[in-house]
Amino acid sequence: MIILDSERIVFDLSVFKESGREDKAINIYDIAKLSGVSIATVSRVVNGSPKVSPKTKEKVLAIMQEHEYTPNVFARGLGLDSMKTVGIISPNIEDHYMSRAVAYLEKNLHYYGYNCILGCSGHEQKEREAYVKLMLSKRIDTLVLVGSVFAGNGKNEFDTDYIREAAKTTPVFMINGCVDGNNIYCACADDFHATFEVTRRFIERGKKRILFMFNSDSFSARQKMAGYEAALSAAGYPIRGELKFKTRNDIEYTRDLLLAYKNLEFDSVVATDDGIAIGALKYAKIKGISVPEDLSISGYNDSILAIGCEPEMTSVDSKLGVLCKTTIDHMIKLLEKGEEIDSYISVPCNIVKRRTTDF
Amino acid sequence: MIILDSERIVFDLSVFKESGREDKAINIYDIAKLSGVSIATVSRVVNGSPKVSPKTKEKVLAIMQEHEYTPNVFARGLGLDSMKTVGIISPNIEDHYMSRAVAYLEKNLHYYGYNCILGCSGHEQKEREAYVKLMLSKRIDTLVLVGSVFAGNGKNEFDTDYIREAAKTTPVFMINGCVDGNNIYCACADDFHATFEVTRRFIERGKKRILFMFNSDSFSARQKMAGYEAALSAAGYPIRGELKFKTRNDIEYTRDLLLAYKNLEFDSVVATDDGIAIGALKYAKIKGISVPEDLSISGYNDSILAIGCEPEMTSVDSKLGVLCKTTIDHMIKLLEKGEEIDSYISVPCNIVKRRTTDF
DNA sequence: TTGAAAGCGGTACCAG
DNA sequence: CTGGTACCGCTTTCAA
Repeated sequence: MIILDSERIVFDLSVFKESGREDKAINIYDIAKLSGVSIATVSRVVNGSPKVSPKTKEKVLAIMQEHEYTPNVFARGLGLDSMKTVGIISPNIEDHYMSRAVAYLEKNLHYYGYNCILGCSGHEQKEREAYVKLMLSKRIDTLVLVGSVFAGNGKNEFDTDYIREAAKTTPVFMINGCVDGNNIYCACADDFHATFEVTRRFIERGKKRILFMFNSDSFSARQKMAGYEAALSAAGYPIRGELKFKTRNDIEYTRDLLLAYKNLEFDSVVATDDGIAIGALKYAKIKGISVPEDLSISGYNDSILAIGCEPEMTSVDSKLGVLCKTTIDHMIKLLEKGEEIDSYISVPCNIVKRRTTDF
Repeated sequence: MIILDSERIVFDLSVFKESGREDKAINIYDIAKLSGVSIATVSRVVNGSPKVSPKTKEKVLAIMQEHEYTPNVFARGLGLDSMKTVGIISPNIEDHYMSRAVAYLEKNLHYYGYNCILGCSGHEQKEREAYVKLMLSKRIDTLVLVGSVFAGNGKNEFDTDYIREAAKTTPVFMINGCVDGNNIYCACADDFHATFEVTRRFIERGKKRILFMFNSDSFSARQKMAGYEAALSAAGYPIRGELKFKTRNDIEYTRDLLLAYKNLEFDSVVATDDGIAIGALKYAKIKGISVPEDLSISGYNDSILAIGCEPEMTSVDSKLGVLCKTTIDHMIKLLEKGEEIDSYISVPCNIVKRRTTDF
C-alpha cells in the first residue's frame, strides 16, 4: 500500500490501526484536509490563537478530538527550540532527600506543563560535568541541580566553573547549593541557623562535648559546620578539631567508625544527616549508653529513618518542599513571564523534637 | 545584524558568543561550509557512517570539535521519530523502593545512551491513565511502569486496558507488575515463593498465629498473600481472615492500628513492606512484647529502614537491581536489535536474616 | 480571518 | 566516497 503525499489517503489509516501497528500518527496536514482548512489555521487552533472564527475553531476541534490528534512534539520543538522540558540532575536519587526533592519538583513542573528528564550523576566531579553537558545538549529549557555537592567543596573555586558555563546557555536553578553567577538561581535551607540552634540547645542543657558529625565538604555541610562553630563561640566554648567527625551517610559505617575510636569523649551529637545520627544511635546501643540521658543525638532532614529508629530521632526539617515549590514558581516567572527573580533565597528550617534529645 | 541564509556569516557567531547570549547554536550547515563539504557528509561523520574517507572524516571532526558542535536533538527526533528517550512512571518516587528502581533504571539507560523522562502519577487510576497518555504524546521510545499498582487490583480486568492500549503504540515494560498483552514485557520478583518461605520458617519455629500485613491489592501484594496462604495450607493450618491485616505502608499508622485492636492475637508478622513491619515493631515496643522471642517480624524490600530500626529487621531482598538491569537489557535487545524477548521474567528473592526473627 | 510558504536542523535516498 | 534534495510536522510571517 502506497500513500502519495500529494494525495494522502487519510481514512486508510484505519487499516493500520486495526493491524495494530499504527505506522503513521495523524498529523496537522491530515487534520487540515479533514477540516477543509489550511494547516496554519489548525496550528492556530492548537495554540489557542484568538484570531480564528468560533465556527472554524469548533469544526477543527471536533475533527481533532475525533481523531485523537496530538501535535508532534519534535516538530514543535524544532520550530520553537523548546520542548517544555527541564533537566534535573542529582548525585544519587536513592538518597531519600534527593528522591523527595525530585518528587516535589516533578509534581510542580507537571502542574505547569513541563516534563522532566532525570539524571543521576554520581559523586565525581568529572561525572557531574559530563552530565551537565549532556543535559544541555538535550536543549532543555532549564537545568535544576539538586544537592549541595554541586556547589563545590569550598576549596577550589574553579570546581563550579562548569555551572557558570552552563548558565550561559540555560538558566540554572540549584536546590540547597549556592553558586554565584549570572543566570544561576539558588534556593537554600538556612542550615547555618538550624545547626546553630541545635547546638545552642545542647549547650543550654549542659552538654560540654558536642560531636559534629558530617559526611561531605558540600556547601550545606559547610553552613552547618559554621552554625555549630558559631554556637560554640557564642557560649565561649572552644572549637575542638577532634570533635569534628567526618564519616559517611551510612548507618553501619558510622557506627563502626565510632566503635573504632578509643579515646573520643562526647556527650551529644549534631549530625548533618539522619543516617549518620542513627549510626551514632546504634553505637550508643552497643556501648550501653542511654539516649538521651548520657548521649543526646540530633539528626537532619527529618527523613523516614528518624521515625523508624528507636528511640525516635530529633531531626531538622529542612523544608525541602518549600524549597522546591519556590524554585519552580521562580522558574515559571523567569521562563514564561520574563520577570526578574532573586538569585538567592533562604528558607528557615524547623527542629522536630523527638526522643533522642531532652530539649 | 542580519544573517542571510544564502550567505551565512559564520564567524560572526563569535560576536554573539562574546555578548554572552549565544543566540544561535552552530548547525550542520555551518560545519559543512567550514569543512568545505556537504551537509550529507557531515551527517555521515556525525553518525559514524563507514563510507567517508578518513581524510574528510578527520577534517570534519576537527571543525566539529573546534566549534563544539552538537546536533540538534529536535531535528534529529523529527527525522528519526525518536529521541532515544524512555518514559518512566512510578506512583511515588518518595518511596524508597521506587526511587531505587528509578536510580537503577536511569543508570542502565544512561549507559546505553538513552535518557529518561520521569513521571510521578500518584495512586489514582485516573491519574495513572492520564500520565501514560501524556508520556505517549512525548513520543518516547519505550514506557516503563514501576510498581505493581499498575497491574490493577485483580478485581477489574478493564483496569489495565489502558496499558494494552498504550502498548499498541509503544513497548511497555513493567517492573514488578504483570499485565498480559501484546508488546508488554514484565519482570517480577518471585514474591510468592519468598513469602511462602518466610511463612514456612515461622511455622517451622512453632509460630501458630502468623499475621499477614499488607497495604494494597496490587499484583505483588496478591502474590505475597498467595504465598502466605500456600505455606499455611502446606502445613495444614487454617487460613484465618482475621489474620490478614490491611494497613498502610506507614510506620505510625500501622503501629496505631495495631494498638487499637483489642482481641487480635498473633505471635509473628509477615509484612509486605518494611514500613509496615516497623509499625509492628513499634507496637511491640509500646506493649512491652519482646522481639523476636514473643513476636517475630519479617519485613520486605530490605530497605534502609530495616537497618535503621532496633532490633534490626529481617527482610526480603526483592532483587530490584537485577529486575531493573534485566529489564533494560531486554529493552535494548528489542529496540536496537529487534530481537524477540520474553514477555515475563521472574527473579528469585533472598531473605536477609537479621534480629527480628529467630531463623 | 485565512492561506501560502519559508524556515527549523537534521536524515536518508538517489545519482554521479 | 560525495553531493543534491526531498522529506519529518509544526510555527510564523506576509499577503490576500
